[in-house]
Amino acid sequence: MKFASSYEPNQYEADIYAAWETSGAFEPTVPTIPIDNNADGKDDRKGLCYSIVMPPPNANGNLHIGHGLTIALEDSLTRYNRLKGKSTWYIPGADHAGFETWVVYERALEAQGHTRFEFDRDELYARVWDFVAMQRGNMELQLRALGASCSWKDLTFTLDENVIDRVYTTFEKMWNDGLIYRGEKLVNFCPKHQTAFADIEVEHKDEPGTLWEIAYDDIIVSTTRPETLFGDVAIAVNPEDERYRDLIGKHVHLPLTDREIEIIADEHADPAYGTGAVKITPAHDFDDFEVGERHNLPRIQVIAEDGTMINVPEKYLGLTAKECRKQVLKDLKDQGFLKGEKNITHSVAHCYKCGTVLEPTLKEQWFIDVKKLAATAIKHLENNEIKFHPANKQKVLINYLENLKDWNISRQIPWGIAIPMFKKADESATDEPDWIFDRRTNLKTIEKSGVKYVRDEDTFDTWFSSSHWPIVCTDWSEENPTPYYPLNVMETGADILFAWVARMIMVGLYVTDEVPFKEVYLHGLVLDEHGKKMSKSKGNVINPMDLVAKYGSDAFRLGILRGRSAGMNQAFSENSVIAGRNLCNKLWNISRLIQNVIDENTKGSENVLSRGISDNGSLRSEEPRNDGRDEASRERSIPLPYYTNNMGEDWICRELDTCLVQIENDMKTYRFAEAIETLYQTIWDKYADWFLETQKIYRNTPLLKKTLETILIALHPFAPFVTEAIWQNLSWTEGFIITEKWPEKLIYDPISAENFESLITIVSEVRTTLQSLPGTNNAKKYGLLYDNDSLVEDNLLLIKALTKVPEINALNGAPRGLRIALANHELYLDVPEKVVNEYKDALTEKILSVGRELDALNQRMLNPNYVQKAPEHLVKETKDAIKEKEALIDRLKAQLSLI
RNA sequence: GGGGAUUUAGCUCAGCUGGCUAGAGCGUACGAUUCACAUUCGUAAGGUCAUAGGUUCAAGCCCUAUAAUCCCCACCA
Repeated sequence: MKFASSYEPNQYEADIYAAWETSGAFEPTVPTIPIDNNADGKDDRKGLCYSIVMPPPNANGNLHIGHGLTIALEDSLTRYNRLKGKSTWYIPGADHAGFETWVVYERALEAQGHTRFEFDRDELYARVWDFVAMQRGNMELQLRALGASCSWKDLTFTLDENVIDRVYTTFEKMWNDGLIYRGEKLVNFCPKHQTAFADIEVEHKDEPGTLWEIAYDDIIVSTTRPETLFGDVAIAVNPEDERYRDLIGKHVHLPLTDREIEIIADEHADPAYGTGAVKITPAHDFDDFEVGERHNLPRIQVIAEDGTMINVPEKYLGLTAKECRKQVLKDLKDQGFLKGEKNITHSVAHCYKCGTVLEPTLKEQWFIDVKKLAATAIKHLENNEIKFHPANKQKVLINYLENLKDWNISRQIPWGIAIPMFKKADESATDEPDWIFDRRTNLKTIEKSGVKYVRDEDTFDTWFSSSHWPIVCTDWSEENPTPYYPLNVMETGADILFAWVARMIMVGLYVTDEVPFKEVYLHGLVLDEHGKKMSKSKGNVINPMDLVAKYGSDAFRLGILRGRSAGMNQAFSENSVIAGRNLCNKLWNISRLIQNVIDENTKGSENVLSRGISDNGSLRSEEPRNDGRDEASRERSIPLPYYTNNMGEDWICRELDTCLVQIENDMKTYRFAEAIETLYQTIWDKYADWFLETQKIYRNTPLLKKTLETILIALHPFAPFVTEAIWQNLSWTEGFIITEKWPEKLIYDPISAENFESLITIVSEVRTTLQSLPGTNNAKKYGLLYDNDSLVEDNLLLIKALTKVPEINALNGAPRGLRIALANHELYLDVPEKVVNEYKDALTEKILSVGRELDALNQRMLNPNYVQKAPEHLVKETKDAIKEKEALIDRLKAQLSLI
């Protein structure tokens, strides 16, 4: 006896995963390396291949609940397509996570009493490399525990040589195309981490602040940053502002200094805000920077990168910006320049990692001119070359690209890909360019044409390298395009639509001339059970690994996918995992029952049980049905021959077919939750509760085998472990379910299947009536009487078993007992007079409720427009329903009059 | 300021192209049960589909407005 009485995931999961991995099942069957193409240059293998890449988790981190969702989604897609016969390539990855890892490392360094400034860049890089190597591997184990069927030998690390190579190639191409420029611009600079960020990495938070009013001679300006006044180069007023029109062009005295600055006219000044006059500090404010550009103003930097004051009167030199503000305010007040002070709320830029207020800082950085890249991306997006789930994100993305500003790709952290640019060290070599591209970033200095060049110390923004992800993972190259590029789908979090998806599209198009993926599926945040964001400080973080350990990997996957749709931030609770666990256990026990039947059948004498007891005497088919699979295609798969003997069997075939079609549609449209819902109901409510119950009487072992295989394979994409565990325990299956074929449709008699629906209605109505009778254990007390009803007569055993009534007899004479509320069947519960009387109220209520339904239907038919305009089949259905309800009411009334 | 969403049972969510009595899981109540499964089986209660108008033979779904909640982008001297 292989099947224990309940499914224990821990006993199977690790072994099963190891067996899959060593069997090679995770690897694509069609070669990933290019082969000779046809003369037309088209790769015929494309349609056979299914490719998807994993958004690389942090190499030295642990997986969180979002990764759990990611893997559940991507692996379900992968497994489904594998079963569908595609050569699937699910490519795993690991992220060096430039800034994230750097922050963790620097913290560790500081804990040991060191600072980054004790080491040079190459030393730091090597140290972080070791640090990551030491911590690495956890997340890969966790991906395995989640069942990710990815091709491990193709794991791509974001610092792999081919990645760096490809990134350098793109950068060189951009440099040659003039898309890269070095500019002194204002950048978001974190004084704590000493690095700049791209706009997208900045976190804006609304905070209380103070708006000070300071007199510059005749004009009063409003500012939140008085300490930057030493960097002021002008005062701007709105050209439309009557109050100041006459002052435009005049010079005023800059307080606390002996400098004079000009009053200029610029739209930037909002007459309604503050005093309507604004001081212009191009070196420390993004808007002012632009004003400065428009008016050709100088930039005076007064706060250094370390946060201390420079280029200011001696009194303030070396103070931190904070100290300086205090001192400036005091001096302004003392000297009568401070005219007002207001409390306001304004949004302040913060470092997304440490929360430090970012300082807009003037810095020379590498930028990508994104105009052309964005325009190309927009063109392809508008051409609908990428299908989005949810669909609205396409518009959101286009909207973003239309307003995209140039992209700062320089980071001042050592942990990352070195920017392959070298600066001329010898000023006297005037004919040589100031900057040259060179791949030899392992060298600090190089020589070219006899001139010495020094390596730029900065590294790339990680989004610049990860925007190559589909290209580098599939090993695409100009010479050898692979059939796995573009990816079939890019699945990732909706929160990185701009940071990542947008950039993959721009870079993908730039490098390959093709969109990097055909579809995008974006998942939302996993919220806690109350719909709140998970965070360490709130203490509501759920660790996916805990749930996997407690309920099994399948239960987690089913639970996290349940009730989830694309792009939405949705709640998650342990309850849904429990529901998933229950389904796994149910399936386990279904299989146990079936295996028992098979075992008994092989032991016992020839086919007595499998043919079953026929009390309808109408075995129709003795010939096994062939399900149409190509017999030569696989060794094991002489398709299981099966046949249907009765209407329950026809019915389950019909229901399974419907279920398969629904799943196929759901997977095409990425409706995972609905696919699971369908499976849940088919397996539990239909297969177990109805079909298997009938099979306790009529045993059809070939069909039991066939149908069990069907549901196992259909559920496999979502619950890979339990379905494989069962597959391995069943006596007749061979090989792995992971590499099975998606089931073909079953063949059945549709009329017979429909008859079973009637039987379900009869059984349900009997059950309802029994429940509503006074007393308990009614099912055991009262028999059932029927009159002139072949459906009942042919299925006495079945109805008896399903309703649990002690006996069923023909009526033979006048109606007696309690009529079951069915229009088309003469069925009575053989209850004593007394009980019938007690049922009177319930019967009256039943008549009334059917009457209300009938009224509604009649109302509809009375409307001439409905009869005229509604589709014919609807009108016919309404007519039929009316007839049926009328008949039912008549019969119930007749019953009532008897009481 | 610009953009995107959400609102359906106690809770979390489905409901596709408008069409039968609006569904599921969990929770609740009542009942059952000796051998596939208490991680079980059966039955039931529970809905103003946010609100107000409109279109339509027909609206949870389409249109208009309103309210509440949430997210993103830009800006806030």
